[in-house]
Amino acid sequence: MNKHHTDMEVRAHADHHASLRLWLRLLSCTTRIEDTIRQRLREQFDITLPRFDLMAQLEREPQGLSMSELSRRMMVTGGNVTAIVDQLEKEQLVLRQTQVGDRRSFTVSLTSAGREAFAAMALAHEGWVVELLSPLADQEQTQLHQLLGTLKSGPPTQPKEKT
Amino acid sequence: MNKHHTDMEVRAHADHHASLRLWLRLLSCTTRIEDTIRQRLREQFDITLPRFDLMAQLEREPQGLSMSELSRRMMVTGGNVTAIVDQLEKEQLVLRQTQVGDRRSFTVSLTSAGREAFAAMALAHEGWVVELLSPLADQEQTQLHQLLGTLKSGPPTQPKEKT
DNA sequence: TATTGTTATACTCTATAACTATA
DNA sequence: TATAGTTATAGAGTATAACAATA
Repeated sequence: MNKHHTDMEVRAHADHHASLRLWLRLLSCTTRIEDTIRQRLREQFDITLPRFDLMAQLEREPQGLSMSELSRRMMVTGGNVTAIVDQLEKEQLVLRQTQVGDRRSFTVSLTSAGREAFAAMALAHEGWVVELLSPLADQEQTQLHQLLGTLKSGPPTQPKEKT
Repeated sequence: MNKHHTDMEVRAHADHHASLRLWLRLLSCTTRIEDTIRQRLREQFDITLPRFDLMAQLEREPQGLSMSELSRRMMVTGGNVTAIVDQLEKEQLVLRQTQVGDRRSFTVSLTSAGREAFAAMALAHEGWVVELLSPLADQEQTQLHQLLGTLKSGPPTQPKEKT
């Protein structure tokens, strides 16, 4: 088109629209996949995403986590963690154990039933993710992973530094 | 999306499938950006994302849209559209007009105050998006856009049109 | 009968803040 | 006083379903 006479302002404007289109596509792709996963978790395991996430946190830490540590890791406030742990405990998927040194605090961990249930859910979950990302070839997935890494952390050539 | 703010990437295990790591990174990046935009819209314009989205739909269709068309485009059920339009109409940002041919239906459109307010918000919004995507160079953004196009529509051997 | 839109209701997820028990 | 956790409440955001008016 007008490559030879590109005005910086025009180009900047066009780039802005390009970023906006990229963002809308990013949002649309992610939302579609997340909604599918949420719906399948609900239908097949009768579980919500935050509950799944909490169990995933516990699965990574077999020795258990305190309520406040769960709150910190899930980046939600304490009251919400209480509610989720209440539900999961009622279903005997997690367990509150009192601490020896500090009687204000609990250690929350998966029960064996919880570990078993989570293993089945995580397996299905991984299969769905593989399925939903399958339009991209392995090499494209690697490329996408790298680009998102840059988006997340800034470019590897210019890492965040204090100047 | 609404959404929890967990950094989902921490759920990744070394032995998880590469697709799962990709998905967690995709979700994490998108959620982080969306939460930032949602917060800024709230703080600076006292508006929610669904209300912003509804106004964006109307801005693209100056002749207006019916409630059911808004519902279809926003992919939420009719009752929700009624509630959002009620709020925006109370603030005189949008207008319901009765149809001539079908007295069941309304045409919803932006008022001039609504167009003005939306223009300011859209400008800020676009600036935020440019800022939040700025870790990626233009060429990387193009690459990402293409990869997400493939993810959305399936492989080029099985195209499905639409952007 | 079907469609457009509204109303009523409920559930999840979230935050804030007051509260209890313990440190 | 400070911290760990709970409870109470409120408000988005969503869905379903019953409903009224109109086609």
